[in-house]
Amino acid sequence: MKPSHFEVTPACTAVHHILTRVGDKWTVLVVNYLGNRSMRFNELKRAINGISQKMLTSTLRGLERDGFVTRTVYPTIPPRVDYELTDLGRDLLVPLRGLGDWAIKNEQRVSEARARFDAAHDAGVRPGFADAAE
Amino acid sequence: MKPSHFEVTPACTAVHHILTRVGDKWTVLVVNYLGNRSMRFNELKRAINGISQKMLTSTLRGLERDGFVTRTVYPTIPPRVDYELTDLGRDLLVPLRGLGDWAIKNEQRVSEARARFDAAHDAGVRPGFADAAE
DNA sequence: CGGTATCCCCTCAGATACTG
DNA sequence: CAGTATCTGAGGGGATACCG
Repeated sequence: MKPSHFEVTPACTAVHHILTRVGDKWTVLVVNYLGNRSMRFNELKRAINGISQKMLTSTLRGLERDGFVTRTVYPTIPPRVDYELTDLGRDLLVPLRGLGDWAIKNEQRVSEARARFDAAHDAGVRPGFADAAE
Repeated sequence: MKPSHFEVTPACTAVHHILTRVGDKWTVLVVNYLGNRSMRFNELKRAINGISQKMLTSTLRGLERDGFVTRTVYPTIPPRVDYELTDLGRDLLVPLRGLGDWAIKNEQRVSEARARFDAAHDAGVRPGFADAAE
């Protein structure tokens, strides 16, 4: 009856891995934008607003490396490069949206909890009066 | 109208937020362990193997602040502190497991893609044999 | 046992400049 | 247009020492 001891290690290694992969500053944004349609480099850059050239490049390289996006170069002048989600990338979008839905639904609860915690610690660095009834 | 222009910003802001929150080095591991049962501080520390006192503390504080875990102090000697997932924390586990399942299922595909990419770039820093035309 | 405080390293990420 | 190269600052994260 101890499902409490079920294998946590392989699962959370995998979770941690994908989360590390996808949990950086820009990856999710890029994947979400590409979830709509394929986009060019500067198009993405303009869309994301705040990302630097360097970070967009390395984010896209990482996603390409892991098989989440394809990079298509048109050797025209000026050059044109299209980025598009692969099947794997679109597949990833599913659990990602799942987490996104959760995040949207529970945003409020989290910020409330946070406010409560902060209040208790701003006023309560010196605790002792909150528990008058204690 | 243009579904290609549908609201990506609020969704991916929320996704990015939760992912940043949960995407650090240890949070997922801690949440997964606590998903099984409540645990004491050093119990977690031993279980996770590699985490420093400092990081375990700050990870747990962060989770407590956001309402994902409760911290229960027993003022005995020696002291005893139990950490346990809240409802919100257990709730979070659902989409997290979803992502975990995805990660486990697709681990292979990702590492294959990565191997392909790396091979193409180790051997192919100088490309040109893929197209025999050269 | 369960922390906090301090130091320090190392990577991430931004700004800037240059290239094909 | 689509990058690469280099420098720099901020902060995540580890080791160590100390406290209640």
